[in-house]
Amino acid sequence: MATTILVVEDDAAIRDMLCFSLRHAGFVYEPVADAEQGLQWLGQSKPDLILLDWMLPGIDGIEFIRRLRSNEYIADIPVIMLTAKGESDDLVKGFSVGADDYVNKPFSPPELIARIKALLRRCKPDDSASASGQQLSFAGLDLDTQSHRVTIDGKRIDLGPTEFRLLHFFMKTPERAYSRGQVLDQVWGDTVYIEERTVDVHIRRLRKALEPTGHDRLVQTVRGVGYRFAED
Amino acid sequence: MATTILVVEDDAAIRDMLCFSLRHAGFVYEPVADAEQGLQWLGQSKPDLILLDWMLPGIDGIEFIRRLRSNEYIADIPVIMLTAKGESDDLVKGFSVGADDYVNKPFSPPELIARIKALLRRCKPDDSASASGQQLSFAGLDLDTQSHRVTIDGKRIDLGPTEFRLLHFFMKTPERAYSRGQVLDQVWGDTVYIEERTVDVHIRRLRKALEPTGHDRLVQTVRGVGYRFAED
DNA sequence: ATTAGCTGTTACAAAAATGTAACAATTAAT
DNA sequence: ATTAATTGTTACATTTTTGTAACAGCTAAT
Repeated sequence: MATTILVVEDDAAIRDMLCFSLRHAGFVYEPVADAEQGLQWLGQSKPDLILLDWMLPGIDGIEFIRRLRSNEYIADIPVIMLTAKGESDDLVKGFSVGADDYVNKPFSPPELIARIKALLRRCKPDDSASASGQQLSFAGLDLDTQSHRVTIDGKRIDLGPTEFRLLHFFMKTPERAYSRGQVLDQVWGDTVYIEERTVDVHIRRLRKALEPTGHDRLVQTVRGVGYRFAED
Repeated sequence: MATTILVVEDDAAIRDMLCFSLRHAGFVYEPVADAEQGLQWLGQSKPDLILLDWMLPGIDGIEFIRRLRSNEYIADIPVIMLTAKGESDDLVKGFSVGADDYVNKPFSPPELIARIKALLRRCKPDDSASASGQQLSFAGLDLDTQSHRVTIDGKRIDLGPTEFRLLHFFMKTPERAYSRGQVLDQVWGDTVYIEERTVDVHIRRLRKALEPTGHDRLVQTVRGVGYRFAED
């Protein structure tokens, strides 16, 4: 869950300073000297945020953002641009192209870090918020995304975060079988690589939590394929 | 439930930038290039807030607000004015005419969004809170916003300002889980950038204050998500 | 100027959750 | 029936998350 930040800055001194601050704040970073290298790196990795100097040799900030936003896969990465003072015209341009925030040079490291954290918080998908309060029900089992609670005939069930997401996923489409790979994609997301067998373990944990009321039978094994949520 | 914002700005670049930010923040917006168009649009629709550039061709900001305030039906719409630096004289004028807040150009989108949210919060007293009066009750716990007091079974509880706001926030929507980011947005509002962990600390302080009567159990942690106010 | 209260941040300990490996049990095919 | 593949179960080390206390800065009142 390490947060990675791409740093695009041609001035080596400033770049080093940025990296120092980022490292100190516990971020993982990737420093590059120009937009071209930045775009190239973006072809392989997806950072959580981009620090972008405005004045760059070759491809400049505007063009960089433009290309970034036009690539579906990485278009949603928030960008903070670094500007020298007296560039307020470019500032407006920058925002209209799609920068999310800016920091004036010279800036204090604490301020920069604060801006980064704030922007990350603002942009990261809030599952409880976006899920705008859904109530899923199946076979006497209720899952409420607002309160983040699961009840069986009114009785509360305790689930760990992953078990909750797992049940949520299955309850959205009962009767349908999923492979372990599909479950990993949907429930774990595009995090690091995880063993497929891990799904089995969490299925087990989910079943155990549902066991007291006998509802564990709803989580069914589809041999050679994966799992399914349904009534027998 | 969608919040609509009228944008009155003649510079197309800035206007685009404003719209981009607003869309990004989940607002519905209506961009117009001058005051006349703005007033015309106001004849048909009533936005929740108006972003108003100060320097406009034709009817200027002052006159715009004047006309706005003189029309009973739309007089109560909050206005944020956008000013270039060195217009502090106009600033005074602006407030005396009836602007509610101002933002200096150039400004960062997060700042603007924060100001907008703050103003909306200030002007549109949050739903159930003051609508139903100023009395919130849950599980023997009473919170009175008028007297700014909290009592448990008639016994008074001492809370610091932030603890009070925190409890107030949670009591408005019991049973619902919030992420730390959401809590920060709602309870701290527009203030500067604050660590998410700070929420934990204040949760702790609130719990401690409620501890003597055992009501601290109402403040529940939802592991991996955030917090919730509810009975077990 | 001094003080007391409030607040945000940080460090560290405790608790919970997670991924993985190992092994047992079950199933399906030969 | 034997075997190989698949799945269930458990234990355990690691990582992540949370609770708590301590600290320093700030504010408002005296």
